[in-house]
Amino acid sequence: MSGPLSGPAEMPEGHTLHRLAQSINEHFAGQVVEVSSPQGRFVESANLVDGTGLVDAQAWGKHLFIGFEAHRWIHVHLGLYGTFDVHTGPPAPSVGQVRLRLVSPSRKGPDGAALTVSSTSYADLRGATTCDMITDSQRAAVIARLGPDPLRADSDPDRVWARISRSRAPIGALLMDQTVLAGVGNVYRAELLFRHRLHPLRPGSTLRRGQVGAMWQDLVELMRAGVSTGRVDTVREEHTPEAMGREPRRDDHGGEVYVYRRLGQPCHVCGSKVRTEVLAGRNLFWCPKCQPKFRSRAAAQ
DNA sequence: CCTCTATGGCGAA
DNA sequence: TCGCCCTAGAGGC
Repeated sequence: MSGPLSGPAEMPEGHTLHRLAQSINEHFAGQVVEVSSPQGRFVESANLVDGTGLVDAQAWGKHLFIGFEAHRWIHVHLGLYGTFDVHTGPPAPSVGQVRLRLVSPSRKGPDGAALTVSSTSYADLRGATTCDMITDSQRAAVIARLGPDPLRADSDPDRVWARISRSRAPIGALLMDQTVLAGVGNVYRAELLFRHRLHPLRPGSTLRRGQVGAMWQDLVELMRAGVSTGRVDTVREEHTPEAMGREPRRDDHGGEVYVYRRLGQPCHVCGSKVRTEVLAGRNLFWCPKCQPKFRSRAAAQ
């Protein structure tokens, strides 16, 4: 594998999609692109935009929109294990279930004439849960359902506060709700709650405005770092493997984390064993000491 | 070989 | 709350 998306498997949370949008723009924006579906399942959609200009790719939360001329969009959602790898050089034969392939520059011009090019890029989409051709209004409808995205400069964190402050649902569930806030997945959820010392089951309505504001700002910084590095790193400087003299995390998740997938292992801060529980079908991870159970004023009396 | 699992989200009960 | 869809790697026999 080559190109900016190579390396350890990326976790498809919001940062992955924003990074992917950047990469697609670097390689394909402003160019006539070949679009094909080697797997065969999306041939008709691919044919609609094959040989037309790719205008730009945009990410909103975990959704990716690749814009082409004539107001056509490819809507991609990677789901649990989709990948969209961008490579430089002549396209390798497609292996496995390549659902969609972009090749640029096109070997044929708009008039069908062959183009002479010095370099090519190609991108293979595999395992995605969504890959649809949509219109401007369909794209707008998808975006309208999404909450503010920490990676978009025009996002309004007050909308997040409004949703969290009037909900009795656990903060751990609200953070994963893409209509509350777009782009957070299981890793950022677990890590954000740890960094803010919040028990995952604490009701959203018991949080103070300042806490929610601090979490938003933290997410903006953590996820921006994730876009530039392509991995999720959430431990503070004093808790890095180097600072603590422990072995770096060595699995396919890439980044240094406090609690995500560390069930039974000692907390980097207090040494307590990390706990887990399933909430709405997803694994929660937290430190019972650093993230103590919330006791309301009524319950404490 | 087989089974299990995961970073997500949808629709049916 | 459950089952289902998509893929790939790990571990068991």
